[in-house]
Amino acid sequence: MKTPTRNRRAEILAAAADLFAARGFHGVSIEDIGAAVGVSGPALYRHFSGKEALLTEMLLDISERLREQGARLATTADPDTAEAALDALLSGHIEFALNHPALIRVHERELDNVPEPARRAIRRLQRLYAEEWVTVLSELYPACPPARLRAATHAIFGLLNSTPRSAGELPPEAMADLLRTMARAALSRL
Amino acid sequence: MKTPTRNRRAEILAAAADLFAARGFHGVSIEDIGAAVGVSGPALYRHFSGKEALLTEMLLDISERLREQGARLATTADPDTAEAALDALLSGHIEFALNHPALIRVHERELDNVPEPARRAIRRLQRLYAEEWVTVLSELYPACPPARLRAATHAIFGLLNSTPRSAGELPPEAMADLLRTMARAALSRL
DNA sequence: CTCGGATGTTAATCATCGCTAACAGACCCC
DNA sequence: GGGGTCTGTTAGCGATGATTAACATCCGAG
Repeated sequence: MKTPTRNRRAEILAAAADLFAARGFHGVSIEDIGAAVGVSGPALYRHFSGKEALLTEMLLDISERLREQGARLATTADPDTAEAALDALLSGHIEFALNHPALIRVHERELDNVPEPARRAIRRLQRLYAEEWVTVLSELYPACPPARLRAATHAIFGLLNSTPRSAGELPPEAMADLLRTMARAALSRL
Repeated sequence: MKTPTRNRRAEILAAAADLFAARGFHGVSIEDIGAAVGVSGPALYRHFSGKEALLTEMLLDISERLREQGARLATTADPDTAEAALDALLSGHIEFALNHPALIRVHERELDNVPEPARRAIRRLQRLYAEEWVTVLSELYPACPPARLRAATHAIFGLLNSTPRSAGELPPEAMADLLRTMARAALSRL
């Protein structure tokens, strides 16, 4: 049977994500990750070629999910509905950040620990995702220079990704609402 | 002569801050830090009792500076000028973040690597700083529950601290302006 | 039944790293 | 001019950690 085994990879990735989020890539040992899924140490090499490969796959997956979600939600060439597209991007990002705080944290912090061939690919996906936002914003603010829109986008990411730091302050629904309100306001007068 | 020597500690702290910001606490070796200031390796132990002590001092210094600046800028018991106090906090934080991106990054990320006695102290300073913001905001929005104000404050920190990630997109003055505008808007309808 | 792959285990290797020890020059004060 | 402190240096110790090797199990397929 493959089914009980298939989960192992995902289990490991999930456990590693939590650990990386909490203590950072270099602060977590292979042993730690193994222990977190109930196996011990080098068993991980049956599923991943190494620690860096594990991180690489994790970041590629996150970046790909965000980019795909972004492309799906932002596809609105119509300027009239740019407002709606922005709302969709916002809600999508907030939902992701609230549902996967560990992934957001790792995505935000650990890119530098990915070895070079894959790092470019991840950066590219991150850039594509950000460009979805910039494109939508540039429809809303045609007069605003792109560099400013890019900086604003990163600032909004910083705001939305603050979630893991203020965890527990508010119930998720209230938090989502707050973030949506603040982000919309922040983007309302560029 | 003590003068040329006194700088060593500061030199080391500055170099370590840059390295920690770039590669994370565990990603930097004592050798690396030594090399960055032109001495090699264990020379650092003439100035700091260890790697953790170095980080501890760095974070204590940052937290203290922010707290002091916050206390100074927010001291305005008058509700009429709460708006002005908020502006002052905002400008102060932005200036700090733009002038010391590495410090902001370390401050944001490395608290978990500080050993326990000092960690509490740093957390306390960070909390005091955040409470300055919450106090000012609660004067502006007396009806808003404190938990929401706290979450909003952390979200604003996330926005303002995005600086190190969008470095180079905009000249510092334009960046400061953008952040001020976005933050003010984000806080305008809590 | 047995062969083979998938999945684990423990022991060993090899590098890195934080930190200490032992020693050396510079400079100051008496 | 002889301690004494300050600041470095290089070697070495001990621990940790990633990775590999060698060896067990389980289980489905022929």
